[in-house]
Amino acid sequence: MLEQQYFPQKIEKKWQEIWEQGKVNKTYDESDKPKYYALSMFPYPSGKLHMGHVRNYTITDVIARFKRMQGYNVLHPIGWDSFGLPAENAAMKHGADPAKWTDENIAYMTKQLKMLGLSYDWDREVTTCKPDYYKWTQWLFLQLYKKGLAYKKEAAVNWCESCGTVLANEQVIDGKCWRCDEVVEKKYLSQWFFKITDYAEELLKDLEKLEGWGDNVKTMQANWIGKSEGAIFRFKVKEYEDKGGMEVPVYTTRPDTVHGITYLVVAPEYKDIEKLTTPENKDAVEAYRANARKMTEIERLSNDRIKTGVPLGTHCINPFTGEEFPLWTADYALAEYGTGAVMAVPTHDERDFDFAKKYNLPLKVVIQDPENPSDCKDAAYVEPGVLVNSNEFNGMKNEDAKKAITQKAVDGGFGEFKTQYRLRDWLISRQRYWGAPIPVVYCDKCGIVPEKEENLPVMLPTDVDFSVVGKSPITTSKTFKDTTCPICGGHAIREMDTMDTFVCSSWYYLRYSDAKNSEKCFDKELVNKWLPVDQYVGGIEHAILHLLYSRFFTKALKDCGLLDFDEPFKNLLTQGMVLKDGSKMSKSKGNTVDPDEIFANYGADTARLFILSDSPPARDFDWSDAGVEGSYKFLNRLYRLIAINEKNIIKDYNLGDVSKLDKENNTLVRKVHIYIKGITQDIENEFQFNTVISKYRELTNLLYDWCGAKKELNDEDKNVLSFAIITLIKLIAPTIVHMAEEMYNALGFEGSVHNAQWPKYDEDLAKMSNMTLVIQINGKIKDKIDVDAELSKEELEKIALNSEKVKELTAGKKIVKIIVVPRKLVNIVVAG
RNA sequence: GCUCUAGUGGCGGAAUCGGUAGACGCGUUGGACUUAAAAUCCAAUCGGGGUUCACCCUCGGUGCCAGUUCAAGUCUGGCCUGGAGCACCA
Repeated sequence: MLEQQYFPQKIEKKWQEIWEQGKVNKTYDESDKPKYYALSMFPYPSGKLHMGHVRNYTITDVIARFKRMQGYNVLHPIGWDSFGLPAENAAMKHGADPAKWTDENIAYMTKQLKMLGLSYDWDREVTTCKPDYYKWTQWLFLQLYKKGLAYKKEAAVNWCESCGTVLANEQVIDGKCWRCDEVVEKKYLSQWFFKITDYAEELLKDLEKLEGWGDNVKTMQANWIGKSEGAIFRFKVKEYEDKGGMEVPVYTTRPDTVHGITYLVVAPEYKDIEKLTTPENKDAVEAYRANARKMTEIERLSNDRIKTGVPLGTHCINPFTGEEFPLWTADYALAEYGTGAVMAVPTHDERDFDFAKKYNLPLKVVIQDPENPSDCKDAAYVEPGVLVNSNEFNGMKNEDAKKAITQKAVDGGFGEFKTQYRLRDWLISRQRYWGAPIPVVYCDKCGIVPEKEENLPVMLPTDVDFSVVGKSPITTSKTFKDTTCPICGGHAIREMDTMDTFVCSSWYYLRYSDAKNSEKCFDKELVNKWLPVDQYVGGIEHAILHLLYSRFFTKALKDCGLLDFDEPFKNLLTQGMVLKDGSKMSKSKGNTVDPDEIFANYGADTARLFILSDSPPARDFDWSDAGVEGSYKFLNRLYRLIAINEKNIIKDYNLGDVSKLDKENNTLVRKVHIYIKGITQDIENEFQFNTVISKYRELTNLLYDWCGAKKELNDEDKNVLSFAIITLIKLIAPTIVHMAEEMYNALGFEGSVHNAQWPKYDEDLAKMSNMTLVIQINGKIKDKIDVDAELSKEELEKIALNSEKVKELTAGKKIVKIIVVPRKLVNIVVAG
């Protein structure tokens, strides 16, 4: 028996306990059913859930439950991305142990996730900061190292002096440290990298395979990879002609403009810049370079587009023309991209044009629009055109000339075709404590030596002092630093850097397939069975970082022979943000809503229902208190409907022949089929939960109307009502999880509604037997008539022409054409 | 600047194929119930105009301007505005 009144907290607590004890959500590897892997991006255990989490996990949970009811063996796991800066910051600030701080947060958030009624298989929980996980993160590092995909080099990093540590690019906001607001500096340090650039082409090309990803994410990744096709030209330096020779290579996407070069620019950090500077220019160049070094990101941004530079005093020779042109240094040339040097053609490049104007450098037009030739005195001409002043290439279309001119350079031995990417290798070193130690030692004799696999995990030391300033706390450990070399057994020093947390999160979705394996990172058969993830759900903020790194990892691990697929996430849903009063919920704005309060005041079912109800998942969602009330009211209305009718519901109802039911009953049965169809399609098509919920409401309203119309219920009525209500309970089960279970149980069913079969619709019954025919004259609606839905075109036309309205309006006019759309409308086109 | 994305009532948003624009809800207004309130239930709710004041008629309306079509929120071309990402990438 249902209670008279809806007490969400009571119902929810009861079922959560029953589900947990009965391990209702456990996933077994062995099953006859097809697999389905539904995954949310795992959380950082920051302390408490926020509404973004609630939205993310509810969406994925509904998908998982829906697929389970449809007969899939569903994997729906959860874990913790638990290494990272906040834990360490808490340690530095309050003297707390990062491990303890993290554990406490995980415990609290676990409780919240359970309160939300999420159907996770908790036996597969992974926690990246635990040795049983980071052992395998380290092991995977070693596999990449063996493959030559992990290497160490000197690199410029973002350094925050007041925190005494490097920061990841993503932790630098507008050139400042995200934590202390200190201006970030560049510093040269020896760092570990993953060679993601080896996969640039594959990462770009395979985006095409990802049909289940949004174009926004795919284009963001494509832009980030930044492929461009062009040429390398090598220019001889005139001043070195008699001194053994020297060349400056440039990368260009405009080889067609090579005859128009009037100067050349190298970056201030260019490696050979000192050799290219004459003694007379040395002081000016040194001053310019020193200034460039000193400039922060902020200053580089603030003086945007006002280009500066100084001449080096040397010259290059253009092999195509024999002309000489001067070398300059300017900070609009980037050391990290291409060769660090650019050929400047001010007539056909806007940046070069600005620079040439400022320093009075010569212009030479080599491309023209034959219809409307420009002298390029006022602006660069960057449109397609035909070559001029270019010797044998004159008259050639510039697109064709790109290839021909590069070919000439190849033949002449001073150039080649070149494909260039903007993607850089992934810097994974962090001078931080709370991360997975990089499993490498430095031996006095053997140099860089990877730790032996049987010695993993390299445990994070616990004897550290978090109060140190200017260095990683890990360096204060007395037990960590000194070790023995795995090769020679002599003295060695451990790598003190830890890995970027994005390394940990680049493979966690693989670990879920075999989460408790202590012998391997995962069993190959299991990982191939469960992966790829069928539906991945998470925030757009990971469009590049996490999603690109994970794709790289999957491809690299495939090449290591650890798995057999090359893309990890088949379908990706990037959910919108949760807003309040039109702006993003944030602590600093004070517009956050605490999920705990919503659970306490309305229950989890209301929270779940509301967060799905007002916007499609991909769009931003505006949280409103009135909206929560509205969802809560609906749940009460739904509860009352079932509670009032409970005594009339026959568990094993029998509808008999639907066509023999009375009119109201026949209509109700048909409408229920229409709603099954609509709701099923709304979920399958882009997970439109907002319209799913509006259909719940419509069906509920319909049932209230039906009950109002029927005073006394006969046996037929009871069977029809039972069908409708039991179907409704199943339809709401994926979203309104606790109430559906409570009702299902109260009606006498055994087992969980979440293991029940998803209702099926009958295609014939899901069509209404009658419809409203719309009659238009010249496209404007003039009449509406209720007709049998199955009427033929001819019959519909006849009905339309017989309408009083039509007769009146077409009297004396010539009917030009009649368009009949079955099940929809008739449009009569009249002349005049 | 480049790329992506969106633009529909007071608000969130509906509208497979081009075929009744505004589903469903929030809000608002009116009413029922009640001593009263809450809760609940019922009704109205795009705008202008007309009228025999009704279950009526008519015109306009999906960011703007054109076009295709019997028919356009939906398709095509051009533009405007908001959001996001990248940004001196040669």
